Amino acid sequence: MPRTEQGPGATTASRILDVAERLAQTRGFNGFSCADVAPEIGITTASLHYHFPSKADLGRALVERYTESFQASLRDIAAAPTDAPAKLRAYVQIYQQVLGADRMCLCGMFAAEYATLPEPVQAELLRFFDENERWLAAVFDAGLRDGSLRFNGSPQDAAHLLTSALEGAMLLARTYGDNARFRATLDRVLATLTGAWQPEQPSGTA
Amino acid sequence: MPRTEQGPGATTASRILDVAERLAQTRGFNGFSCADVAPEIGITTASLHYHFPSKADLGRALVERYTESFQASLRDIAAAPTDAPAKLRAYVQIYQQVLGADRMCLCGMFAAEYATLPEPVQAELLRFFDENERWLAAVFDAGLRDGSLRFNGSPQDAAHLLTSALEGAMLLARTYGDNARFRATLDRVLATLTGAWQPEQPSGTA
DNA sequence: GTCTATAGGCAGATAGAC
DNA sequence: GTCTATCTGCCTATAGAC
Repeated sequence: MPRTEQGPGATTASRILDVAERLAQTRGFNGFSCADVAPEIGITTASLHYHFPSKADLGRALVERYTESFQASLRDIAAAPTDAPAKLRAYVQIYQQVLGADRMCLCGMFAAEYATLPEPVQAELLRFFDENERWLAAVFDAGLRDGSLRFNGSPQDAAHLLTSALEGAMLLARTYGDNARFRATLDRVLATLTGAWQPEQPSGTA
Repeated sequence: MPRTEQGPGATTASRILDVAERLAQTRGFNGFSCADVAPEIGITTASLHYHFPSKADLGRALVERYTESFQASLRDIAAAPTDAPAKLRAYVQIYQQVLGADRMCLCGMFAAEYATLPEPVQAELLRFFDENERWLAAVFDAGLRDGSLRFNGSPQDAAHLLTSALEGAMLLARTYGDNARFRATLDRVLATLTGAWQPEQPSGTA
């Protein structure tokens, strides 16, 4: 899922987006400049501004493409002949791959910087989360109906919880440089949300 | 818990920290400048640099003071004659109050910007999370021993999960400007981690 | 579409007077 | 401790040639 950066064959605009995406995911929107992007693909910042007149335009395009790419993955997962727990695991796997490339979720990163983002980027960001949580809620709802999932509260609540846990666990795992931590946390969250939950007393108690 | 900004009676250094803390929690470390802070307390940026020679010094002092303030709250909670579930609720309440002041957790914010932070700020940030999770793990461990908590995995795993959920839920609640969302998510997480968990089928299923 | 050159602003930081 | 004045560098963005 973390994008492989394209070579000279691709359009300049998409190569700009590739580099900017990596920088945005590792350093944040306020943590990189046009001057960081342009040299990496062998152009000047003046040329960059030809493709994206302002940095706000670039930011908006980043979130837009990221959302589209995510939606494509979600369609694939939805189309697969698997049950709801497997679809949730596949969903978590997307984030795990991003983290494996030492990146934060682009939109989790931008969420932290929300107050400083240009308005068009803010609007696009909300679309990402809205669409993700709508998809998740549908999966939770379906799993509840066919009995493959058991959890408390509404499907939407479950979607909110999973989204929060994903973004938070990524944030912490990246800070500690410890991706196993992400996996452990998400395994527990998924266990809770699928109903695979056995409250057992550990052996050595007082 | 979100700090009340002090008037002219307080030391200049602490008033600088008050303003910088609010800006850092709402806009991030890369989202505010010395020129934003100084005028708010009626000094120039030159004076600000007298108290904090570099922005890295300011950032480090911010996290240091934030951690100390947190630790004081944790000591109070630990000293109170309450059971583990109540201590966890009180812990979550700290974050809820921060969010109620329309702020992100300072350290959650800085965690997103981790790669761009000056090294001394990074180090101080890790201390914050280490100490918090150590405290949480102790509470989870005690609750497990006295039977007031039931959960799967190690106390440390539980601490990781709660920390991730807290930071992630704050991030999303702030983006949506919806603090009820934070409360709902954390109620569910706490229910899972205290063992107050009843896998019930909702009434209207197919 | 890409370049050179540069504008215009803001960043963090310093010198030296008071 | 605080000021005025200023430096240097970086930022986003534009003008105009090729």
